[in-house]
Amino acid sequence: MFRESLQPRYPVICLMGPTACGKSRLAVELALKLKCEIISVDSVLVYRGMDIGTAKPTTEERREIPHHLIDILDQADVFSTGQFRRRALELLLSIRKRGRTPLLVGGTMLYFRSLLQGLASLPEADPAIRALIEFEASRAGWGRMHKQLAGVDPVSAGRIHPNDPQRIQRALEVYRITGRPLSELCSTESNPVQAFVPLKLKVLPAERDRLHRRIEIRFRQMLHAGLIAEVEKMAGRGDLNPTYPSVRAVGYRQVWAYLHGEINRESMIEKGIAATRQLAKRQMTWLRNESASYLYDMERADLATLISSDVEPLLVELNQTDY
RNA sequence: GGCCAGGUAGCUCAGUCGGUAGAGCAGAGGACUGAAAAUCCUCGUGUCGGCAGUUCGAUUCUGCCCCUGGCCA
Repeated sequence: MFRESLQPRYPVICLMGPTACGKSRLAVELALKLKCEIISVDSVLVYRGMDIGTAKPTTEERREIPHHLIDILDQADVFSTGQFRRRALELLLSIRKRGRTPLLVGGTMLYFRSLLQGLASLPEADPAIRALIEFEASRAGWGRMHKQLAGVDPVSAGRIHPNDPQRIQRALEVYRITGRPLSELCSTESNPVQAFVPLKLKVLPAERDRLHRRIEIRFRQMLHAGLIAEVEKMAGRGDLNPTYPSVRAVGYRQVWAYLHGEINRESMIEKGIAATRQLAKRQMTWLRNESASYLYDMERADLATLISSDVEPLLVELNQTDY
């Protein structure tokens, strides 16, 4: 506590909200006003060539103010929370050096968590080990894999549901790489960002229905804007399939299934919209647990509201505070 | 107008040989440590189209009516 207060701490604005709540637009306005650079906290905006279905900030917006961690990966690449954290940390520092305020914007709440709460130092995913575990599971079943996990890491096995293959696989992977249980590695350290003090702003809809309506309208607009052609292009590469995170993204997955004749157009639209609503719901579950300095209604959160509330004065205060 | 098939949860449907009903999807709540826009858990009372009849008891059988689709005129 005492030692901590000796090092300087700089403000970082965190703008968090579910998909389609209007946070990206707001972020640009806020950034212009407060001399910020934006760091995207989004697991899909990282991919090049996925613009329409992700509602990616436009080139004009990106010309106006720098956006980081957008278009940094090929669609065949796999991103990770750890990579996000490392890159975001570097950016935080470099933006600060330029005398600007970093503005984190997004809805990938695990990424926010990795920064604000910290992330244990765990090994990255190992494709060979994952493939092996996958193979074993195809023969023995995930129920047996879960039992196997209980043998080496009972704490994780207790936390992970036997029907959750992704987490069983990860826990086994960590054990096989490090020889230590995931639960132990996670409990030993926490490393939240020390040099920055977060100013957290949440944007949420006053009524869920309003967000649902926006989501539907937006998805139909994406279709008009050429979402199908965008996914056709992805499919045309020939090296992607639905096991890739890029192809699994909301909207993309459904259009992919439509293009491969698995569902009809009408069903694709319905499923695409539903998947987006479900995403928003999951994001709001995280958001509810997240304490924030300010909470804004999706429909009233314009720049004027933000500025006239307390963000700017608080920012000034934070910048002047001698820690 | 006649014949046939249907009308059951927001949607698609199953079912009750008569004892007031259940799946999938949607929706809601929750979990979440390198795939996270992912992955997973929990939650199902609805005049069983309407009215009448038979019956101890009808959503289930019978009759009439209404609605939808198909065929024949």
